[in-house]
Amino acid sequence: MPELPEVETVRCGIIPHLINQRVKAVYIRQPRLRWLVPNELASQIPGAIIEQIHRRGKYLLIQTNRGTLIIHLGMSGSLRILSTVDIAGKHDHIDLKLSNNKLLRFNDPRRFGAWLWTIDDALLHPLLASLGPEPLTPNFNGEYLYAKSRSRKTTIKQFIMDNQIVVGVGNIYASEALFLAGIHPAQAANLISKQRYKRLADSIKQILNYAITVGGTTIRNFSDSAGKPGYFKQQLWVYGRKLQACKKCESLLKELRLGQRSTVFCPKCQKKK
DNA sequence: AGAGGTACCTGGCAGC
DNA sequence: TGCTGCCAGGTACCTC
Repeated sequence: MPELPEVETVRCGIIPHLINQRVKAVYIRQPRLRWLVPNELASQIPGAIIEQIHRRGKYLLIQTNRGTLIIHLGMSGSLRILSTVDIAGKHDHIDLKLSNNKLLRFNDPRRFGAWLWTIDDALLHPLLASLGPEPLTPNFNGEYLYAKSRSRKTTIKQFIMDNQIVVGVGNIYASEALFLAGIHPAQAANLISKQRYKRLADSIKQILNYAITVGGTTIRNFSDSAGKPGYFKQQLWVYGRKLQACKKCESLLKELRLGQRSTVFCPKCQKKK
């Protein structure tokens, strides 16, 4: 499941194969993704030269001299670099054929992903314009979270998973960060102190940075095997470990459902206070 | 404005 | 063996 660290790993992995290449062709086998792949993408991207690849939250922004390709991997999407002789398999929905005779291939079994196109500033695109700050920048910190949370009665877990508050924190990292910060996931966001928010912001940065480091080493051979999940799995404190022993205090981990999402936590290490 | 719920989609698994 | 049903996940969008 591509969360921010994996998207960043993908970005670094595809950069050397894509930068300064001309798009020779685009093959769209399945246009029905999260949204229909726009006709403008098919008509405008062939011939474009790829200049830069940015990331905003979990969105990849492939900037060309004609416009920007906006890619979201959704839940099950992956990108691979292949040679043009590779035949498409199941769920290989889109290929970009490049002037270096490589293919950027998008595979997405659940089709929650997206391929969009804009000729304007991609950061002003409706999907991106109202996103919260990047978690790994200095302006995301405890002070910020504290200020934003004053009027929010929702649970702290749902609060940090809100893209308008901060991007890139999905179900896994929200659970892990709350464990590291010692905060009960069901605590109301407006009842948490500034000091605890500082610890939470630090925990989010720590867990994401760590995952990027691990992801970066695992997916080194990007053209051979992309998007192999599980690299982070052995390091998880709580996610997916309900009814197992807490790795810190050996208490039995409990499960809650918050916003229809499974939430595992340690009743002893994580307090509402 | 904020909170809660729903939809989208498929593979994998449990249970019958 | 095959069927059914549920779950996982991100996030836009709907309603209250």
